[in-house]
Amino acid sequence: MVRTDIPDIVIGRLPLYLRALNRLQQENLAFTSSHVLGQRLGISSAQIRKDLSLFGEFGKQGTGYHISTLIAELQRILHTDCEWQVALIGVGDLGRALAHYKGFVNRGFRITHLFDNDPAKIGQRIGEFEVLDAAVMEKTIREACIKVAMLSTPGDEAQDVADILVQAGIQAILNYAPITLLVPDGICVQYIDPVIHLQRMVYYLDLPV
Amino acid sequence: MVRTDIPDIVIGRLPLYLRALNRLQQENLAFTSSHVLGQRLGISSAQIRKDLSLFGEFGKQGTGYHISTLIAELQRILHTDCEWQVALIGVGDLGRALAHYKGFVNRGFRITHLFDNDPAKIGQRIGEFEVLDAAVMEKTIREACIKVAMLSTPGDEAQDVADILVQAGIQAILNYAPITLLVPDGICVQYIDPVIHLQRMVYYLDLPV
DNA sequence: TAGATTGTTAATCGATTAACAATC
DNA sequence: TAGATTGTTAATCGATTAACAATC
Repeated sequence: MVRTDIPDIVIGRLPLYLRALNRLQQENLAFTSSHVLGQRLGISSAQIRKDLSLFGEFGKQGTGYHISTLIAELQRILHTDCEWQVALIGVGDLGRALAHYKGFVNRGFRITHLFDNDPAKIGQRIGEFEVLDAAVMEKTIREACIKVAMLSTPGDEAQDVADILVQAGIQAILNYAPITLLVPDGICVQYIDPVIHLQRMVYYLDLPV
Repeated sequence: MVRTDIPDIVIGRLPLYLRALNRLQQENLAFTSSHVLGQRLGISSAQIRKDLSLFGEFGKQGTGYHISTLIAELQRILHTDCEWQVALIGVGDLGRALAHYKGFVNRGFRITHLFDNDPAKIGQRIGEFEVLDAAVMEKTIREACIKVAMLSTPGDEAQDVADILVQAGIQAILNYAPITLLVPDGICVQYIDPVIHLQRMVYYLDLPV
């Protein structure tokens, strides 16, 4: 298979397929179809077939897709058939919750390094790891060859931290701070801001009384 | 202004514009342009002008947009020129972090009710509120006329909770559980799953050594 | 005025869908 | 076999962009 340019919007759907397939597998199903998958996800079956066909032929006419095979293929395609080390910067309430979250492992990620610049937090143990001084962040990340970071600092520190992360060789940043980061070309950034989602939804609601 | 059908993808960008405008205002700027806004957000200036033009004429040739005026307009358009009460269901680590998060107020939302079904948590105080028994959730939400909920329960309870929320009159759900919810037409659901974002990004990364 | 920027149009670009031959 | 479902094509649909007259 020659990896030609795949639209990013397709890449964005693959993790959803993967999540739904894992769920089907938990339900002890062995095969599924683009139709079933589409119904679960609110996506048309044609779109699912087309998306998958960009990467190969994974299904069988009449039968559909073998779930565990397709899971393995999607993991390989997404590069989550291994475990990425993740650095977490900012150990406030949210950072702590992320550090304790059990849902990263088995989906390709493990938080292995925690950083903060608050002397009161440095040295604390959270889960199985110790909070490290943000002053050693660049060196530590570079030496551990970590490529993925999650950012849960206050908004006014996020850009400075991001600059250091880029210097340290980080290539993908999941940013929980409510600001748009400026990063060089080639660095991936994704954003999580619950308020953005809430605002988007209440547009469709009648004003409260 | 007649509200004709606005594409949802446009609605999804308005909160980003709002967030960037608030930031510009914090920098003590009074006016901005589609060009500046676009550079900050990684969006073309033409798109910003076109999006805004769907709702009215907010700018001036040669001058651009008056920031505080545009903020007020966007808040009005999005229905965030008031404070929505939000119910939070599931008071684990993540729920606790959300309950403490200061970023909801001033952007149109306030968590006012916490629910859990764990007897050890019911009755606890978190911030200024007491954790209520999930058994009284439907009644409480209906009587308080709450329309917006955030769901941070474990995945295998999320669908059951969502069903109750819909019964209770909730119209918008922000779901942190890593499953797709099935809800009736007209109920808005948005999803936050950090792993989905991480998986999407590492597709673009070389495999780790 | 001269420079800057809007709102809007038309063209381009890209994504989704319907349909169906192939085939398990 | 008959029924089901894939992979793929062509058509449709929708979103983005380039360009510019209008005008502050």
